[in-house]
Amino acid sequence: MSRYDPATLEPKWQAAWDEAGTFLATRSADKPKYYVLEMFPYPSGRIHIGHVRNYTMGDVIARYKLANGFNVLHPMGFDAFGMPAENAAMASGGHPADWTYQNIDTMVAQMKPLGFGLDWTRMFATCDPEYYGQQQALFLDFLEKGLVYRKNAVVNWDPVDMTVLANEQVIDGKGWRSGAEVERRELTQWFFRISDFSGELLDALDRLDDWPAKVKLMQANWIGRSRGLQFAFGLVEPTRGHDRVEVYTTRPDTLLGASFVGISPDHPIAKELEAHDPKVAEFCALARKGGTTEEAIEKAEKLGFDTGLRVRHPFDTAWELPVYIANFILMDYGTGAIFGCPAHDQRDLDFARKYHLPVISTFVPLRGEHVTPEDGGAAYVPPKSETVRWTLPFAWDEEATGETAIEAAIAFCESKGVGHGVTKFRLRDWGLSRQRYWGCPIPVVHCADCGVVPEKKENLPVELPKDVGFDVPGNPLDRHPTWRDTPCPRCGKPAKRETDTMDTFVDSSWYFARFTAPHAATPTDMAEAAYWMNVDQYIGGIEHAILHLLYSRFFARAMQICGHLPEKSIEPFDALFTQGMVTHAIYQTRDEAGRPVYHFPEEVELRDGKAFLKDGTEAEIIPSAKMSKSKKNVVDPVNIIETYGADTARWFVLSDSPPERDVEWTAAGAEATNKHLARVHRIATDIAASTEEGSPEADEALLREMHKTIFDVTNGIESFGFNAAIAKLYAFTNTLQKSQAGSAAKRSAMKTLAQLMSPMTPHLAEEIWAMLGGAGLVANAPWPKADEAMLVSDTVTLPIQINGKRRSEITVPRDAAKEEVEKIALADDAVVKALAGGQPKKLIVVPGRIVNVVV
RNA sequence: GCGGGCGUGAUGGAAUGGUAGACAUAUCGGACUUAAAAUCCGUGGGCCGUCAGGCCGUGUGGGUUCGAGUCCCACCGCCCGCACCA
Repeated sequence: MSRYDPATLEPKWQAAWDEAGTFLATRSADKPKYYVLEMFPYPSGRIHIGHVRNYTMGDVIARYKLANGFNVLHPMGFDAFGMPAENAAMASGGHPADWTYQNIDTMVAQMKPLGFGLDWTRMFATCDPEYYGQQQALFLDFLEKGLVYRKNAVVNWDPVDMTVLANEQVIDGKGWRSGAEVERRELTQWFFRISDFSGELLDALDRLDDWPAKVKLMQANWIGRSRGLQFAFGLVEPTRGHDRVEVYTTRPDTLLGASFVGISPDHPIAKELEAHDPKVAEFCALARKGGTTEEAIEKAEKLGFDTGLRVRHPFDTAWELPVYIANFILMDYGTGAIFGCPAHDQRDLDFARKYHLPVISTFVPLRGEHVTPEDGGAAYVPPKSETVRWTLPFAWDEEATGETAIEAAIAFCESKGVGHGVTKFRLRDWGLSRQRYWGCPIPVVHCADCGVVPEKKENLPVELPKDVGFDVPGNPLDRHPTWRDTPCPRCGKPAKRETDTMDTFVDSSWYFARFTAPHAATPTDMAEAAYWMNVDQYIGGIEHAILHLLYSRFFARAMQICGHLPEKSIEPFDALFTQGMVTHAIYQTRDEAGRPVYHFPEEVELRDGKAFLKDGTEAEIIPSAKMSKSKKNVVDPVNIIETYGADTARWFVLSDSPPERDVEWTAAGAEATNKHLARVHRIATDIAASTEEGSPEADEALLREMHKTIFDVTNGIESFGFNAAIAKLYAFTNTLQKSQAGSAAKRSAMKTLAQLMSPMTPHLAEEIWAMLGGAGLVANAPWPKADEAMLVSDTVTLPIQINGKRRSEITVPRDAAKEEVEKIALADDAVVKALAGGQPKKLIVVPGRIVNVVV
């Protein structure tokens, strides 16, 4: 008798699928299409158990849809540009391209043994000139349609290395290599006009029915539509060409609580003052210290500088307010200037207290204790929908909500000629310029005579030069004269290429469209895109909830405008699923200095819930941490496949934990999974050899369970409840093993079990299918259908609650009338005892669910 | 700091507002075996009880409801994102 041996069985079936071309995506009119896509990986070097989980989920869907008669597109590629390749080149020489392509080869070799049903013929990497050349073509089309432009924006500047730093390269406000304090510096950069689509991107969220609500909420908050008042404070004394400060506020109702005006250090007035006043320049330099992230700016100490300028309050020309330059005001949002109302904004209150500015409450709660900020309380910031008592209303009732007051304030201000109501969005334009080598070159040329000139499409791709070095900081393209110097595409005179490359988010914003025609001579092939788009199911990490998904939604719109996608693809992802991470315990000891030392799971032995190193030292176990190389709590899928096989890895990452939540990888769990699969194999082998007769009752009972299992597993897969589906498969395996049914019924049940398992453990399923004489490949066999008649039984068991606590249960006919159920329930011993001869206060019967007797 | 999410036995987790702990893992007990492994059967939230059964129990504290793990409010802890990590 053969035993379960994944090492021979898995390559055998993979070869069979390859030979049959089972997973090649083919376009045909006779079948509906289904496009399932997992977010493609960055080629870091090795695949990670988290990748296994992500791609297994996609594969379950792909295989399930194939069995349901769809033409399935399930492709794979690599998000291959980015900083790690340059870092590797800096650290150990070599070229980013070599490092990247070697990593891709390694990862493909690691992924193939997992038996994913992928169409590998469509694979590409975003660093392939064929791909990024088409991306450059897209850029030129966007440029022509006015979807790209140039403007100044701030970057992290390392004043020692004289280079731009990514946010992750700024650690505690200092450059990661130089250790120098980082400054925010302005640079001219390319931008996509995503903010022109703010309203549309926000409104369209409502139509994304199969997206998680949390993702839609995060995007809505990120886009951030706000209604407010834009108006100007007149300067008491005009200065250097400025006579007013334009501000935007979402709280015009608190105008009478204004105590100062704040402007960004990058505001035109601040810059004007900076140029002529060393003290202002000194402060602005201080205010520009630190990284560019909103987090860094929000957490930094709030600093202000009194410019000495004064503005008049729009309602009262005698009321003068000071103008401060403040480090927490962003030039990118609104007008780069605000008015501070300390009583109703904690940040403004902190600022006012620091600089001894007045605090004026304009409203208080309707009732309850309240310490006003004037008396040392916190800023009072209730939800705008809450009704409050106004101490300083100017166009509405004493009792009103913030919402009412804001609208009334805007109307009042407009009638007085003080500004106008406007709708603004928090979403900023997308800066795509990167001062780096390993990215898609921006295909424009800077000509002294013609200005910025797009490269001609026939000259695409503008390929990255190979002969570059990374021994000095900065962008090697900048110091590569033969690549940089090029004739102007328009006038032919000597000119210079743009040396900035594109943000890697650009690469990942349209790869899903490229998969529909990966080798087309244009960015997409409209016939292919029209057939395969949209992505029916997109799967990836929640960390991409905002940026990647928002940028992709923008690109789909922009590509549609340029004729590269059909109209229906304006929202490219019909359904989205965000999966959790795979975590693992960290094993940690400490060195003489008390610093932590980490150990790989393979280096420790677990005894009685404790971890020991080979030399007997006990290691501390830190449970369930996100896998990271530096903490050494990583599990290499290659080891798992070698020890247990791909099916074990696939089954384990899907079982136990719900897909949207994190899953803890444990060696014991993997071993137990392997034992279970061996058991299924053994049961199948026994059934294949058996010729026993069974009782009709046992046959019937087994088939009923089988249909229930078909129903539950199908539902589980459809609703991403893979863990629940697997629990049902365990339960059915137990039933099948214990069943006294005859061999014919058992063979039928076993074949169905193999089919139901095939999306998760495809190799074992094929083996069993073949063993029991199934026709063709189980991968192509039509998905089993549950027989509705087999799902219902004649009676149901209802729990009886007395005062909400379960006390008894009754069995009644499935279609029993409510009155009949009440009668049976009232006759129940426990109920009779509880009532003690009296009448129930209330009797609740939920048909088919529960009975609750209130006494 | 701001936005979003999560929290259930020893462990991973199940549960359209309706029997909390399905299914699995660890543990313990038993069968088989000269023995071990493998396999099979059982046990498997806490406390009390000989049994029948009872009381408590879903991060903490309140609330809504006939009924709350699920809905609402506050708090605690952890995770994700914050526009140049991918």
